[in-house]
Amino acid sequence: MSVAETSNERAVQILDAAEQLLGEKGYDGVSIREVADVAGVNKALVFYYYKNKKGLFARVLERYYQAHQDALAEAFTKEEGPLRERIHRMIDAYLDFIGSHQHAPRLVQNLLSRGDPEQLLHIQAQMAGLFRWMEAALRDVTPAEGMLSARQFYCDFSGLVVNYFIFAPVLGGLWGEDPLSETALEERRQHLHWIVEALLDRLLGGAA
Amino acid sequence: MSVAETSNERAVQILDAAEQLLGEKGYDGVSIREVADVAGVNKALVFYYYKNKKGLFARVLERYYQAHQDALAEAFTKEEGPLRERIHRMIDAYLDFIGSHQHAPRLVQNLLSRGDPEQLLHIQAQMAGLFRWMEAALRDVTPAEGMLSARQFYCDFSGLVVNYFIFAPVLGGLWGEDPLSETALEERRQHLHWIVEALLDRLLGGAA
DNA sequence: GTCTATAGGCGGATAGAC
DNA sequence: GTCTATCCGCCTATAGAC
Repeated sequence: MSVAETSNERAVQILDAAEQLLGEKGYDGVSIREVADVAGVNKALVFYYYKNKKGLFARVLERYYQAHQDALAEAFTKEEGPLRERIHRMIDAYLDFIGSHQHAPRLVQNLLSRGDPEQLLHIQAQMAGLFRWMEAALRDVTPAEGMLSARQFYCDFSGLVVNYFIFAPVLGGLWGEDPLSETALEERRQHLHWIVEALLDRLLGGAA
Repeated sequence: MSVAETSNERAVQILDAAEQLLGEKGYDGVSIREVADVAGVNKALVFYYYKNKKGLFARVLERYYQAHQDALAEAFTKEEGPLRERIHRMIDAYLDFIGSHQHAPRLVQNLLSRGDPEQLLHIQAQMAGLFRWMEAALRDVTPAEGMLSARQFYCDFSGLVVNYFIFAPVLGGLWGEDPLSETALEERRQHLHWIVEALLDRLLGGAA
């Protein structure tokens, strides 16, 4: 039942197609027929492997969050070093991951915007790992409660990174430049590092 | 054709119902039948006033962005004062507006996540006013280009405020506290003001 | 495991009476 | 302006042959 056990070739093709389409057109905008066509398999086979539409996209979500968490955790934990540096590495990893999975944030936001209680619970369960982990990572810099607690900064990081990609398609027309071009992404990266410095300075008063 | 001219009573009822439902269930999750039922009118009347589904929700978007921009502009422009104070007032206005239109950000994100080119262009057109205005408001604090330009901070503010509300339904379960309660919202407000101070300090070096 | 065929329902949209 | 009645297409899901 777990993602790792979904090893059959066709089953993975279906999952890949579902993830791509879900990011592009949203849950209600994608039909099983479409998923099957893109995956190059028959429609009925999708039901055979994933029971129903919800089951299919639940798996997509699980696979995505697992990869996401792995990416951040590796960047933060891997090489030891001053906390400040590790946070910067985490930001880079976050940007890189979303940059190479640009449909991912759209996918999550779309599921959120549908307001299905069952799916909300599922997203919550998937996010929990990431959130607990981030809380632990920031334990030494932030107080346990109040307006400077880790949970506030979790919302911040998430919003600062994700929002940029979510709005990229419309921002392009306003800027006259593609927000997803290499140079634009590099500018955003520098901006985020600048912000991290500003926040840490105020939080730590210039100390490590 | 404009929003202001949509003065007929029934037409407004339909628009209200559409806005609410769109925020709750997303574009593809709402049927015209549902809108008509909530509005207390006949299904065919929706088509009479708004031609088709896209037309209906295009109007919803226009009305929302108009109100949004008005709210921010009033807070920023109204009372003169140091730029720093005006920015803080703008943050407050942003939070207050979204707080009293909580379905609004979900509505926009949902339309974004559908990837319909026609709707993307429409969102872009509606956002343009807000964006140009924000650029002008920050003209004295930010350079015209580069990683500290106004467009970067526009993404920041937008993400910091909007993301909190978008994820509120899932955050509640992780925190064991409702992120939309008065005390939680007040904590978020203080956090955002703290961030603004941190950013302005670094940007201006403690001046103005 | 993989396919064909089809059931059964709901959605957007229109025609036309009042 | 407002309603009733209805068309037509697409969607999820299942039955059953191979």
